[in-house]
Amino acid sequence: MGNIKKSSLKDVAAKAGVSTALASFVLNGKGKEYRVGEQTAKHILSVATEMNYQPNMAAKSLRSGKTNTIGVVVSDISNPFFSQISRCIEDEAAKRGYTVLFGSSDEDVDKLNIIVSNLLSKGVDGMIIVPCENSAESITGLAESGKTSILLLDRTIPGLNVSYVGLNNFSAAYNATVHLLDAGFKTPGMVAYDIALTHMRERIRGYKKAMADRGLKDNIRVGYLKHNSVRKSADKVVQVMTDAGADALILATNTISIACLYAIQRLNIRVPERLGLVGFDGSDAFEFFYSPLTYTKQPVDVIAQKAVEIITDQIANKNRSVQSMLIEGELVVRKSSSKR
Amino acid sequence: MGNIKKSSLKDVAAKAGVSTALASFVLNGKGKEYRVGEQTAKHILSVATEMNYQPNMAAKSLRSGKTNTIGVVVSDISNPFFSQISRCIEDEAAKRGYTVLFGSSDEDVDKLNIIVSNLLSKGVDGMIIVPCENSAESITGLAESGKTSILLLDRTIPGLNVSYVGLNNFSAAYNATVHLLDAGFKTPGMVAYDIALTHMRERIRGYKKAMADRGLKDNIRVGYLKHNSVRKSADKVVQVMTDAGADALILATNTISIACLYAIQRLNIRVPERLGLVGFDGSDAFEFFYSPLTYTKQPVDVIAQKAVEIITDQIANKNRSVQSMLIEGELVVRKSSSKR
DNA sequence: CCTGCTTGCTTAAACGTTATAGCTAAAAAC
DNA sequence: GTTTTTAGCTATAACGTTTAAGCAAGCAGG
Repeated sequence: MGNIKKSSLKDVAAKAGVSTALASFVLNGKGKEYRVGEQTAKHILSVATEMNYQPNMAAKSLRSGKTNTIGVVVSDISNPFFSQISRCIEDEAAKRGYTVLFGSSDEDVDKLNIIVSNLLSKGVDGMIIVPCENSAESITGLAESGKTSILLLDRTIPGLNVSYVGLNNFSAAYNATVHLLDAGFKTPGMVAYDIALTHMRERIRGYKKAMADRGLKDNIRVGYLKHNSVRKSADKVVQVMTDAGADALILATNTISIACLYAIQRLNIRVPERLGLVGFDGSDAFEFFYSPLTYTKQPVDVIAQKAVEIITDQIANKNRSVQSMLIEGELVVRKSSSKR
Repeated sequence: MGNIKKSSLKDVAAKAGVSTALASFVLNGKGKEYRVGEQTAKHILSVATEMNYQPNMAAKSLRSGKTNTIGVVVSDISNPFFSQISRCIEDEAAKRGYTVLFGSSDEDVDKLNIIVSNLLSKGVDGMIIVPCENSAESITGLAESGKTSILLLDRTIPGLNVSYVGLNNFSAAYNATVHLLDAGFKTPGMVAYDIALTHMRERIRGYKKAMADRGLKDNIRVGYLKHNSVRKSADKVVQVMTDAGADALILATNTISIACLYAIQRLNIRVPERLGLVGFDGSDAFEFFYSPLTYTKQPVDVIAQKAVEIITDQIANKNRSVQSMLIEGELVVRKSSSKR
């Protein structure tokens, strides 16, 4: 049988026979600073634990203007990439005394705006945002309003001077392409999304640059999937790409990878003999595909840690210092890209 | 360039030339109720939108004692099952005007207690909790303290009169077993976790009951994995079970399923010829395993919806009415359980 | 012309904190 | 023996809301 009523600071102070101020000092570890008597302090602490005192965060926030909360807006928290990164953010934030509030935008600006505005009125101290298409305007506005600290994750908004942490998408795609070429594939293509976000653009650019550097400018082939009907469009695109002569594919995303694996299975295309593959992000599914998938692994933990580090830093030091960071991916080589 | 300062109710009231009370009434849609003049109301509203007024939730919460927030404690939000269910909870809660605060316990009571206590001081109106081992005491205490509404998810605590939503684990396992027997397997075994949680117990019970009902009491075999070293123990357990004569396995969990698939791949065991399989929860990996996995699918969306429905109901109607609900699983039949 | 009702508004207390400014008594300094 | 310092504490305003209680004017009825 616990205590039925939540006990407030006032209750604790009363029971301990001191003023609320003193109780507040002690319970916030500022005993010395405010020269509270040693025994008084101990007494207050014991009374507090005895009454199982839990500070009321609403009151704390109201008073301090801080919530010790950061908002995180991802595309879809049920997507393994984002659920993993969210988990890491949660852990890292907890270490630093922050709670995290999640929201999924489904790559839709309107949803994103709603979530952001909710987070804002919850008074989050900062936000980690995965921007979606057409969100540049809202996010720019938010940034300029100065109402909260912002850090962009996974993708950035060109020209906007806001902190950003993400993969070095250019080099990741570049390396994946070079790897395929070195493995003996002649005409690798890329399967991407039909969206204008920076991570996608950079991956495509990396692929194209690698091809150009190897004198294969004329063999550049990029197939685009509609990101709201990935599964449906994958069959067609894979078919078209292979018909057009691609002997390998770089799959630009987690979801694209899975969709294309299904397509390849249905179309009965031999991997890697007829088609080499490099995927993105990693998944158990990659391992069980009959020809386990080579993929670019994102160091999710590092990305999350850096993101939280930077945003908490911004919150603490109210310094408008924008910090950005590109994290290098790691190519995990498996069978799907080994010609022999 | 947005407004630099956040505007408070007082600011709005001042600019509109009315008292804060009136502004509050109008902005909460209680204009009629408190007989506010029609034009005054309109005027206040226009001033509010003009100033881009956002209510301060901390103040609202402090005053009302409500936060319109529910806490959700899962084992690990990066586990696909929980990330999917979290996503559904988020959506359903949003529909009802609630925000969700997530935490991952890692199946550890201490972490769970910390999370719960944080949620409590954040003042969540209710909590959806996936209880872990040895958490019965804390949760019972929490429930009895009456400090918040509680709903248990996925697993329950026997003897504790608290709302619960989860799969009908007994019938799911029972049906999976019967399915294997009907498909011609003679001696199916089960691979489970060495934990005492109800969902596990029920799955095991369902399996055993089915075996007993078919007169196979003597062929009951349950192998246990340590849940903190699933991958390591899977090889041994799978080996032992097959050596002991199991010609099929029911894999009691998402994670167990994946771990055993890796083991089976390493041990080079033919599925379904030498070993039939039924997994749990579903995963893309199941589809790419060379012999696609039959599995018990949990209707995650229904589970989440019911959970949110019940908890919000409890919060609203302060009625201590405990509601529980078992959801039926669905067996998705694929190749791994077809002898022929 | 007073009473009582309605309409439309305001005042102010309260929610649980934090922190500034001030108070008291004892110790130290002169 | 008076003044100054200091240790240890308290009183209280403020944060942004909500809402009970109350007030002023207008109007109907007597």
